[in-house]
Amino acid sequence: MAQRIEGRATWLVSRAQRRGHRILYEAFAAAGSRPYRYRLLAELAESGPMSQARVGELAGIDPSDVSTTLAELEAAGLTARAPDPADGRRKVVALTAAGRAELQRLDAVVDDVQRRFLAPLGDAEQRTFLELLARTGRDAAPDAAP
Amino acid sequence: MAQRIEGRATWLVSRAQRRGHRILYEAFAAAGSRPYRYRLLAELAESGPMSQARVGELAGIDPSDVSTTLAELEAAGLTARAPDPADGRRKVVALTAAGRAELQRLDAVVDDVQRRFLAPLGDAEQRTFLELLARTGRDAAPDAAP
DNA sequence: CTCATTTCAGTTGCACTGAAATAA
DNA sequence: CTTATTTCAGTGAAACTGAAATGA
Repeated sequence: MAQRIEGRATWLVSRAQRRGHRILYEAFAAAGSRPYRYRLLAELAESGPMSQARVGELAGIDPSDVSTTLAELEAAGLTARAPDPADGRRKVVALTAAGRAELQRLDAVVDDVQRRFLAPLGDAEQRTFLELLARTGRDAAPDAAP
Repeated sequence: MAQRIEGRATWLVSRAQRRGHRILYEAFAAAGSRPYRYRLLAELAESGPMSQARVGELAGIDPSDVSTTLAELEAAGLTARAPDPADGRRKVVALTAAGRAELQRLDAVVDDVQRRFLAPLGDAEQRTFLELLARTGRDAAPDAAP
């Protein structure tokens, strides 16, 4: 890589993200799942049954991708959809028992991924790293209202 | 985002990368360029004329993408390709004067992107952040030879 | 023959757009 | 009527695979 690129923050964060993504993705693939599925399962477990539009909003996944991912989860018996009696446009999605078990299984996979990803840093460095990452990734504060 | 995901290192680094990528990509788009073009121009400026295979290897870009990106750069008059007299398979790529000027222009764009990306951190924090990022992104050391 | 180089066509996962169908 | 929800088809950039053509 060119000298003028090698030390740049945007380059270093991309490289770190690629390493993290590779570790995470390979772990999910080995476990027979994918990040989108995990994110939807996690959101449903923590906030309970809700419409597709709502779970997609919470998980930060586009409605069209929510639709296809939920079709996969449903085919695997991990979630179930039912029409909302209060609003015929909505489908209410809920975890099944198998979905809850799958989430627990994937939680352990993700724990191990974090351990491996952060292995180059000591304990105190890991805490510092997470804090600086959190601040750097936050959307810049919009201009204060008058 | 679900609680069990929000504080994860892989999630935080992805979010920081998305912010950096958005700032960088919008700046390149406003300047009428793209990261692949910048990387190839930078590599050619620092290491001089060389084959497509070599510049792609140095810049970390797939040979097939090098081929199409160089076609764009050549159409814009920023690089020139000539057959290698010493090896008929190779094409030797070189920067043109316009390519050198374009690189200087993009260097200033990238400088400004870094400043904006790191703005949430103080000076000392920025240095710490870059060092931790560099170590976290490095490929894990392979097992030592016996 | 094998291997390297360049090029083109195609794939994949992610994020998104546009449009259609349905219903509030 | 407009708006919200779901679904499907398709797009775009990044990174990659596979195959073909050319030549060492």
